[in-house]
Amino acid sequence: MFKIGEFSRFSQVTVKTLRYYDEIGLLRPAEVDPFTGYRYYSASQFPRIHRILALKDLGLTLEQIGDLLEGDLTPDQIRGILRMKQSEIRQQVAEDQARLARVEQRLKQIEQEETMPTQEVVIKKTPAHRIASVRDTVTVEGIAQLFGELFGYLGQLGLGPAGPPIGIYYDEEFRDGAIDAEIAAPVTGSVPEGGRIKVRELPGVDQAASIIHEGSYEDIGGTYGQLLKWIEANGYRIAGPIREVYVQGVEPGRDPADYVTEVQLPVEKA
Amino acid sequence: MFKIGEFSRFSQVTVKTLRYYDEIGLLRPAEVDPFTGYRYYSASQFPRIHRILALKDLGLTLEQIGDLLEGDLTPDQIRGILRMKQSEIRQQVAEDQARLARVEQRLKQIEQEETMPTQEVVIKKTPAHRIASVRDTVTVEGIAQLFGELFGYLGQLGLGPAGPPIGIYYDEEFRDGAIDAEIAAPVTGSVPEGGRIKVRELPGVDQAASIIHEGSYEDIGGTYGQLLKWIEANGYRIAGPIREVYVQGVEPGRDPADYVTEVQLPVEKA
DNA sequence: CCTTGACTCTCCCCCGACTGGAGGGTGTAT
DNA sequence: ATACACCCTCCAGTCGGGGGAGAGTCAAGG
Repeated sequence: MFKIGEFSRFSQVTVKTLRYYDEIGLLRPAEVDPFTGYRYYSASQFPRIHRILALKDLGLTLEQIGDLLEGDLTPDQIRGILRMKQSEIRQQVAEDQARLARVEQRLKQIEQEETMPTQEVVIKKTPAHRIASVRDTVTVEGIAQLFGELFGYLGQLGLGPAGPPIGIYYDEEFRDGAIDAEIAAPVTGSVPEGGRIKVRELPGVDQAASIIHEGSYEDIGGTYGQLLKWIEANGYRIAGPIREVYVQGVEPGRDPADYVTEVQLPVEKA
Repeated sequence: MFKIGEFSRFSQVTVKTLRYYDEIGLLRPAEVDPFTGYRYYSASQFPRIHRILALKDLGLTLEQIGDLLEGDLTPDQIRGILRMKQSEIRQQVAEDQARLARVEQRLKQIEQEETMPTQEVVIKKTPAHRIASVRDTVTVEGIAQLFGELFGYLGQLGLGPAGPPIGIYYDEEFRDGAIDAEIAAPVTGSVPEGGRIKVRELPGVDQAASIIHEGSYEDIGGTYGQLLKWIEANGYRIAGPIREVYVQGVEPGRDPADYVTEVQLPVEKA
């Protein structure tokens, strides 16, 4: 019979942990003195604590280990658990490697620019929206007119938007003259179509690389550059038209420096 | 101004999380209604929550993110944090890959044998001991005599062992006739040497592959087989003489079926 | 103006696998 | 008798939130 400290030394498991395993019923001492509460372990419990350590090394939870040790699992169930663990670990490794790439890119950026950039790229899901929208091929100035057309129409119907307006830009390359743009506003309930205004479901995107641009639209070029650089450095590929969400946009009396725009670019792993 | 639900939708962060970030001071709402307690966020907080998400994606803790966002970190400190993260993630990946290998080996074993083996291999550190020991080249039967010699000597001095006895086997290959064996007992305090009995420090081992053998020593061969198979399958290499720890060993009146032996083999990553 | 339903608030407990510490009892060697 | 190491239980905390109870608030429709 070993006292808990001895058993701890030989098994290389801390006393605290042994007490915890007792508490959750994973490894009960062979004997407990009813008067002092002292725990006494027998040498025959050595294999059990050893198996517990081994199974923990496979990444199993203590609960799974308990079930396994009690023998109330068929080989098929064990296989199932291990397969699950296997794919969990694989995913974990993949995630960590992507994370590692991001950290390394960040470090490189700091080396080059001597400062931490404040514009960050995040991969996120974007939700689907019901939108009213108008699409046309226009010049840069024409975009403002599309806004006017859309909000004029909604205003006539007495409707406000149900969220910040969105711009969708379908061109593969950025060009000066003609831009294939769609300006949209999320709506709720049933909204009639009219004139060039269409109502439709804007599908969500599973993976969009997203970056926030602060300030006037004039210097949005740098933000686009950051976004594209990030996508390349982290091994993604463009998978759809770019979207801009005008979180805080043009309104009378607003300083352009306060504009907030989210640029979303659907991507997939290259 | 957005209510928490709207801000949650646009930022893709749950309401619970936003409240938590408020609580820990990571992202305070722009305004809180003093009567109702309602939180109101401004569009200008959008970049901040976005940065938080991006930094979280790098694996930083919320505390580190807070420090970073408050700007009270020099570029050097940021670099330091990122370097630490980098090596953390690298280690994590290495561990997970080793874990993956173990799980896969386990699955293969189950396929072949249709059952989960009950003898498990664990990598552990073994602590250093002060030992009294006797070493000689003997036959299998001669080992019992070494035991007798050692414990006879300690008994004369009125000393009990301070832990289970240990056998150290120096042969590179297992051979029938002549075994270079050292039998040792941990001791405390100062113990005199005498005759063939030496007292020394048995160094600890950083990485030892360890397996538990239950029962008589006659069928320890299978256990050794398991151990060696595991070492090969998991990419380790033998790095020292094998040790056996007789956790519960030969004593008058004990059934050999109750013997418990830990076999430890120092290894290193191949 | 009232009601309904969606939204928000605080507060408390829970997750896993422990670790740390306070406060008090026990075992053994001198 | 007294040190001193060892053991006990109980409570709180870790990290990043999730779940839910019970109560208050907001905006739109009747």
